[in-house]
Amino acid sequence: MYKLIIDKNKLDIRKTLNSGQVFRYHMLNDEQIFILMTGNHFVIVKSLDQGYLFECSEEVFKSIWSPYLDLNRDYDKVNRRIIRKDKRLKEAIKLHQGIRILKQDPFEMLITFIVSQSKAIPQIKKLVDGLSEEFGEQIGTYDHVKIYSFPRPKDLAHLKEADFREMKFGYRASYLEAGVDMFLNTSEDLSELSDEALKTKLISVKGVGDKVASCVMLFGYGRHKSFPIDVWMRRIVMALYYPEESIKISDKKLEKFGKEMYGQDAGIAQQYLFEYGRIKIKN
DNA sequence: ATCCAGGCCCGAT
DNA sequence: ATCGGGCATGGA
Repeated sequence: MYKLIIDKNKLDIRKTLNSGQVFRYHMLNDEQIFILMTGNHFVIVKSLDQGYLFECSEEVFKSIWSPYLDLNRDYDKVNRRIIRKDKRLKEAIKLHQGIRILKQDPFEMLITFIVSQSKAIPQIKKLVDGLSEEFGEQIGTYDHVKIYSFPRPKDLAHLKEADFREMKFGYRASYLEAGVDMFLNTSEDLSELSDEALKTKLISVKGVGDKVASCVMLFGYGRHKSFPIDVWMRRIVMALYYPEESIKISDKKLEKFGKEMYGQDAGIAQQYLFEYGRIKIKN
């Protein structure tokens, strides 16, 4: 087993996991040990002084974790482009050096983000962990923590709305059924679709709107031109770019603004804007 | 106890 | 096109 060390300037796992883009992970030992999970893979990562120690082979790191963590992208270059668009983000970018946009499994993204609507992170994690435990497979153990794969669409195919309700998913139950159905009934490879066609496809699922679809595109398909607008982004974009207006600009317009302003870097800019808002906007 | 979440649907304008 | 009520659950 190779032991790989990744520089902390390049990657900040704690911040990345805490940035609200992912629910499939565990943090142990006071946020010094991380278990990353995607599909039926997992890896133990330990935070050391000299960097992050990945406990996996070089081959697995290259094929699974490097793409997952978006490590082949030059974030310094992206950051410079973003700062060129708005210098006010320089501070947020500096503070959040090492945050990455994850490339997660698309099915996991869809399901976990359907669950996420109108819920708090601990609740979401609990429900997602429960699904994995019940319908995934145990793929490892670390320090008494059992590690489960996320179920594939076929593993959830038999579940109906009533079943999801029983598992406390609330009104999202029918949305989950619809999401599973879409994956089961789609033979085409969605990653081949254009941004526009992919979004149309995702929104065709009952319970998936602009926000969830944009997040799935960004965090599941690596479509970095996506610019999801949630209540926080609304507040932040309004405060930064429309300080004079009252609340009459639609989410659609705000999304369009972000995409035009930041172009190919919209998704990453969105992440920094979110952090900027957390610093600057009291609410 | 009430209120309300990092949305979305649906029916009414 | 846009607005607002309703939706489940659980934590503040």
